[in-house]
Amino acid sequence: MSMKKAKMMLESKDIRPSFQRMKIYKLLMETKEHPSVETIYNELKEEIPSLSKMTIYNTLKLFVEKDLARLITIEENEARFDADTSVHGHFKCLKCGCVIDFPVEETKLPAPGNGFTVDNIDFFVRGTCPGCRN
Amino acid sequence: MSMKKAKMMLESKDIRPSFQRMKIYKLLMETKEHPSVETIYNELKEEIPSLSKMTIYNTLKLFVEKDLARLITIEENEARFDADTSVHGHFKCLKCGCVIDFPVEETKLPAPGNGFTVDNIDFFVRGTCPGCRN
DNA sequence: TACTTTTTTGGAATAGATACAATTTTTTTT
DNA sequence: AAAAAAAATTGTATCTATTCCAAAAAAGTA
Repeated sequence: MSMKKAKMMLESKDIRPSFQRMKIYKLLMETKEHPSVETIYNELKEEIPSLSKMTIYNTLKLFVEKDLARLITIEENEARFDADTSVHGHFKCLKCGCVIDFPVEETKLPAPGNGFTVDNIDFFVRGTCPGCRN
Repeated sequence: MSMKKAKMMLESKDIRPSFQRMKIYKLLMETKEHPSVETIYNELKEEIPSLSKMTIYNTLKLFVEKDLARLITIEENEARFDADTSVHGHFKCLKCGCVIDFPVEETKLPAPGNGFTVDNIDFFVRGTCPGCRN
């Protein structure tokens, strides 16, 4: 993803496109592994030596508020982020640790019932991936 | 739940029924709010002044391994536990903070696909509960 | 009772996340 | 363009949930 595209995405959500924010968003779009703050920090600190983890925390919090990213919990104790904000499932292999997205039709999901307003859905499955079964 | 019943439940899963373990299991069964380690500690420390949080951590980890409890993530950064190990959904109201269980038919849930073995399903929904909509 | 294993306990250490104030950068005003 | 104001970034100190570890206590076995 180009920096120009990242800039447009941020602006479309009323987020000022600072260099750090654009870089973080770009990385989030290009990385399929739902990186953690630590991962993002390690990826970007070479290019932006002054980068502070606080900036990453602030930025990701802002992205989540503005619906530009989703917070997902793969392991307790570490927040992971996903630039795909649509409803979809996450599968984690307990053997190799890989995380795979899979499609989910929102209309086919069970709902808590009448009277509940749904803002956010997390569907998370753990098990063994095809590669590790062999 | 009686201590005798708690003891039987532990023994059925090959867990030695120490006093602390029985008390923790009993509390977990009687509490619908999916308590955290901190909550369990505060609830039990009066009756068991010597109780250590480490015991609670160890015990819950053992329960989860032996399929006597489930680890659920309601808020990132704090583990919560559920004595109901069957597949069911959790709804969290973003206004009042209440957590409500709701039934889910496992056969109707989307699956990651052929070739995947499923061990564990988490279905978590956030939004507004009927009480808070009024 | 003596010996072995298991469980519990508490204090120190770890790691992710937050609070906060000082800089730096950007935007607005003059 | 310079000054002032606002916003973003940074580093340090701190917090909190969790884990590590080794000693003490309890339970089980001979």
